[in-house]
Amino acid sequence: MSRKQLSDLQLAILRVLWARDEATVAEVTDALRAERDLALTTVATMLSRLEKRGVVERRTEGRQFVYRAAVEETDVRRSMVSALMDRLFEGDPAALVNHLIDEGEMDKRQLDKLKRMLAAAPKKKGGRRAR
Amino acid sequence: MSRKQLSDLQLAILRVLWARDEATVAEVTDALRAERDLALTTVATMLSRLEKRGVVERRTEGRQFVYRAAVEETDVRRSMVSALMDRLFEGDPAALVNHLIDEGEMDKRQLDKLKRMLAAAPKKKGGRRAR
DNA sequence: TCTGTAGTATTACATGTGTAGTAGAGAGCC
DNA sequence: GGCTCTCTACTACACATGTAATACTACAGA
Repeated sequence: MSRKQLSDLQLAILRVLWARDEATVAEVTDALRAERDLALTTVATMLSRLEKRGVVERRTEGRQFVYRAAVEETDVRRSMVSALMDRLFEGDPAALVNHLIDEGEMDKRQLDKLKRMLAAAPKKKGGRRAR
Repeated sequence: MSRKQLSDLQLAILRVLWARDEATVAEVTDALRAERDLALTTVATMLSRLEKRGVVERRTEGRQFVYRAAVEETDVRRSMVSALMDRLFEGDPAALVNHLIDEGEMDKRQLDKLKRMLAAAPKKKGGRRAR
């Protein structure tokens, strides 16, 4: 069900919606202006398609659409990270983390941060359970 | 330079090449048989396209091509993980790890493994240097 | 020398994405 | 009441991917 593989632009749009909960085409376009200067119609097209796919929802306000995300950021993250792990690390999260450590993706500060998180991790066991 | 975004099938093919260094179209097709039953021509087409993109190389042996990966697994991992982090975690590796811990991607055993790796990490500083 | 056969090259087509122009429809302004 | 503006809907097109059939070609045998 959660085969949510989303492209770069699709995610950029979703990020806007996640950040502000609801937005019109114009608002999304404005929000994206900085990173990509797209025509209104481009954004409108993308939003339509996403709506068709059930990734976003919209309601009509006057003669304009107000969009909102229909998927949660957490879910998207989960399925995308999962897919990546499967394809590159045989599904092993530890291998992914190992890559991060090993390939210099993390500097000392981040390693420390990570250690702190790890220490705290098992305690917040009440969090979200996986499947 | 390393804008290597590869699709699922493309990665599957690369995995074969990484694993055995060199392979003919038939060999790749066979190796993939288990996960996907593709026609020889399908695999040949993919390999051609990848060759055109510089992702794989080939040499001619008799009247048949022998392919090999032209990109390293590590590099592909790096750029794909990087892209994912940028898009979903604002480029913060710690946030990605946090997701793994938090969203139940890792069970207790893996958390422990991770802790062990972390403890060892700074020491193997001499390992692969990033970039 | 003719012919399978094994391999590559060419062509094809559906789907998704990125990008946007243009057409149509309602609302507000003169 | 017609014009303009603002939106959405429709159409378009190039490129990548997944998938494969078909065409072509060069050997290996008979």
